[in-house]
Amino acid sequence: METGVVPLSEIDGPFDLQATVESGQTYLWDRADDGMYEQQVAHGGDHWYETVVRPFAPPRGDGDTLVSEPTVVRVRQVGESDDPDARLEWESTVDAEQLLTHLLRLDDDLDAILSATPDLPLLEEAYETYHGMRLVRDPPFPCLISFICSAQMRVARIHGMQRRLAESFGDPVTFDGETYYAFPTPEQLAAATESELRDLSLGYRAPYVQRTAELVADGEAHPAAATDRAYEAAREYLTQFVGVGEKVADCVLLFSLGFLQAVPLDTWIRTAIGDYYPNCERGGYTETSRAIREQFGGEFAGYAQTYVFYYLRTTEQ
DNA sequence: TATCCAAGGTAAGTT
DNA sequence: AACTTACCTTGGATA
Repeated sequence: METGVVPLSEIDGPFDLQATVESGQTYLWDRADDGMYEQQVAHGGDHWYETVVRPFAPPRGDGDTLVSEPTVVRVRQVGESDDPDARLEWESTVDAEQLLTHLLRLDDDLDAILSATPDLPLLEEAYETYHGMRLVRDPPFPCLISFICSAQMRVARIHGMQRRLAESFGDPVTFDGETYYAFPTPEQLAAATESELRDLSLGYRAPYVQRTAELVADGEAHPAAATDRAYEAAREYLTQFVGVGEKVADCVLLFSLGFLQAVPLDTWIRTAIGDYYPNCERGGYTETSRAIREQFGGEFAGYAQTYVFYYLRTTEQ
């Protein structure tokens, strides 16, 4: 086992691990002692979080594959990021510093990003409440599948689905005396039957997951291929997958492929538009999306969206 | 104890 | 193209 420490003083801007991985942008990290996130934890709590990462090509060609085989990564935050001794501690089968930097966007200059968004009261409030929350960079295929599963589903339950998919169809990985399961490959999920997937409580999403996995396994399309396109064309490309509409496509663009301007129009953001920015309500998804993206300053509008989503979801019960 | 309801929407069928 | 409707499942609310 390799271990390491990333002093938070070395990264640009604040960081809050708990808010980053539990804010509903990723369903691929588990709390080591409570994978389902059933207990509320204190802000920036010092829990260990863990995930299993398969080899994948980072979007935008920044570097080769980050890992060469399924790899367990475990990380916790010690101290709040204002504390000079605050740090990230990690344990893994390999040197995981680059991998963590990629997955948790430690290379973002968070202060610069947030100050490049407009001075709106709702944003200021959310930025303050979840100070240090960053976006994530999930691996593309697991991100795609997890957001197909997210349709009409509570955040807390989506985790359980991903865990059951991994335990039922993914490869086992031994680490630190325990058995973990990698997220299934497209081939592994394509070989699953609808009935097997329904047994994991996927409901009507079961055939979507199977058919999407088949498209990827057969080489007809791959979510990472959207990266080469302009934003709206990339979103259109992703909707060819079964169970993927504009909203889920925006989530993959934002939480995996680095399109920080993407603003997924979910129920919470639609509520925010109605309550705070009614002039952005334009009927159709494309037009409303353009309007709220402009309202949130364009380039980093997705950062603002994710803060607003988590803030509203946790303050309006 | 029994119903009802809504949850990070999408696909398929009508105008 | 815009507008309905059905869809699995389940924890929590309501009767």
